Amino acid sequence: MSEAKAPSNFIRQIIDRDLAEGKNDGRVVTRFPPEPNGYLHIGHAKSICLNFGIADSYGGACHLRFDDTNPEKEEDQYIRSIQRDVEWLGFEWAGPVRFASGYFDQLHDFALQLIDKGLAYVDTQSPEKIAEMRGNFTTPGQNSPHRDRSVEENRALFARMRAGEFDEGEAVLRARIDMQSPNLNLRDPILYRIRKKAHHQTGDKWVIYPMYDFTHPLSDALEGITHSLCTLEFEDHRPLYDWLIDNVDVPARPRQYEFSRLNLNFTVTSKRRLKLLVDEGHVDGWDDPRMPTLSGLRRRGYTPAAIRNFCEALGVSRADSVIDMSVLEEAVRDDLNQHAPRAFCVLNPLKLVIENWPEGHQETLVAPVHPQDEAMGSREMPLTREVYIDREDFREEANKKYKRLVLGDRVRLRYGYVVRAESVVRDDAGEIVEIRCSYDPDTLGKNPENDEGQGKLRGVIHWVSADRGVPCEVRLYDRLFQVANPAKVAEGESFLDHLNPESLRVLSGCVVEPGAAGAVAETRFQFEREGYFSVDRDSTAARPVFNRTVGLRESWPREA
RNA sequence: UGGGGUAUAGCCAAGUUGGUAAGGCAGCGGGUUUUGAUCCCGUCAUUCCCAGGUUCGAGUCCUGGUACCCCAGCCA
Repeated sequence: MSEAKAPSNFIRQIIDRDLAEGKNDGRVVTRFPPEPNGYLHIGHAKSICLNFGIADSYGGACHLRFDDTNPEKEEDQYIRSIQRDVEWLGFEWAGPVRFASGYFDQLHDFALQLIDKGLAYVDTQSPEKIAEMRGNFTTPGQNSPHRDRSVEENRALFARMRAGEFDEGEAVLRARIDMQSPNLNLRDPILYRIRKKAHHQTGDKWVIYPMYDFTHPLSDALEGITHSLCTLEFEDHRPLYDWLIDNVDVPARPRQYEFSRLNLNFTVTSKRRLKLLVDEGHVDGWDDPRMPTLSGLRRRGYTPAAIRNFCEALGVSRADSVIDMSVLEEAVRDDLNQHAPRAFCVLNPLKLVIENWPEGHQETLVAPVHPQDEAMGSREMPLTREVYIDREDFREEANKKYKRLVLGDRVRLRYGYVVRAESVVRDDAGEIVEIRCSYDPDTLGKNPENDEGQGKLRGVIHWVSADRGVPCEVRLYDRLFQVANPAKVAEGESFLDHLNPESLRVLSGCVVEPGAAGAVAETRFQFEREGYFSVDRDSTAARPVFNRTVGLRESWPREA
């Protein structure tokens, strides 16, 4: 999956054809248009990768434009987080950060044009009345009694709307299209509504705000966007998009194309639901490592490359789909396997005492940072008489499929010596608290001679010096929801009912090799035989905290 | 219910003038291995939602069905 070359998809084919026909003077300009009302999530990553990826490979440009036409839902903090996430993913937008609100003056002029052409009118009916008159799937709409107001009257009324002479809900500007249309979006859609709320960009300059349907196509045209890519649910809006482009004097002719959005199982990707998880405290914020937000995935340890490769591997189509979480996980493993330095960390420590190792003696062993990449250098690991191994790596008895330490048998301490478990020490409750073993001094970097006919070593396990290892915390994550499609709920249920109560498990008594203890936040490791981990921002040198990004792929008989 | 879409393997997805089903993930079998990882090799759709039809030949064309998704915000 690494370095996947952008595969063919229907959008690229459209662009190829446009280019062949000489459309748009050979320019390709796309845009990523988030509304700043939440954090970006993995679904947005697909759109980002598509839009920026296309601009890149066609030598075009991709704009970052905030679709900020609703001051009630939007906040400045989201603007900052969105920019940060796009940059983190590794994309660079062409020109300045743009805002639909930056076009409010021009948009207002476009509205005037429509009024003058008799294609827009001010409706002073109540919101309820307007909804009622719009009809429904089976019933055609009815014309508003205000539909045939004169241009002068509409001009005057619209000016009064802008001047704040109406309260919210008292008047709207509507396109004059077709109340009979089977497409509800064409039944005289609302273009402007009144919102007496300060806007994060324009302050209190406006009390009328343009709707998405009006703003989007015209903003695209103003920016010279050639291919306006959006998700399937906007398909029904395309006739309106085209109607506006055709009826307003704009400098360009953008085209909208729709693709299916990304769905991942065992999580939710809707800003509404994600915001609820945050607001009600079910997670630790937008960047909780269990969240499918880009900032959550980042804190979890995902790399930009992993996410980009993932999106590349998905493809782009118009079919509804749900991608298995395993595909995302495989994408990080693939990237981290190649690039993450290796380290040892014992998650559930069990003391192992090497009885024939001199008291107080310490030896420094050398191990590669990455066994398949010498260029990454080597690391030093102190070995002392007492070390910790994982409880899971020891059994008093086991069949031969168990490739770890068994009482009376031998195993290699990885990058160190071969040890034999001689006896166990128990506490009053009968639980094993210590393993006593012996080591073979002649097994560093080589297999034991005089094998006493005992066959091959059972296996290799990781370890950390008890004296030199650093106590640390490890946070293990599991899927946030217990069901594949949390959004699908029965009567009276909430998606929150499907939250996985064990999505976070904190292990506080772990021990990591000293060389990995001082790493700064977001440093990623492969803890050998355990998985991929990332230093959390809560981490300190004295008390490191690691997030498990994803486990190693495991394939061994559960019955061993 | 009117309109707009989509159906190719467990999950994605190529397939564009009809010429005999790419690739990835998952799975399965084997090899290498001081990580039960990685890596390597092999395997994995007689069939493309269903039923008819046209054709020497249909995932691709025609007819008729079926299933699922989106739309009735002064949200985007």
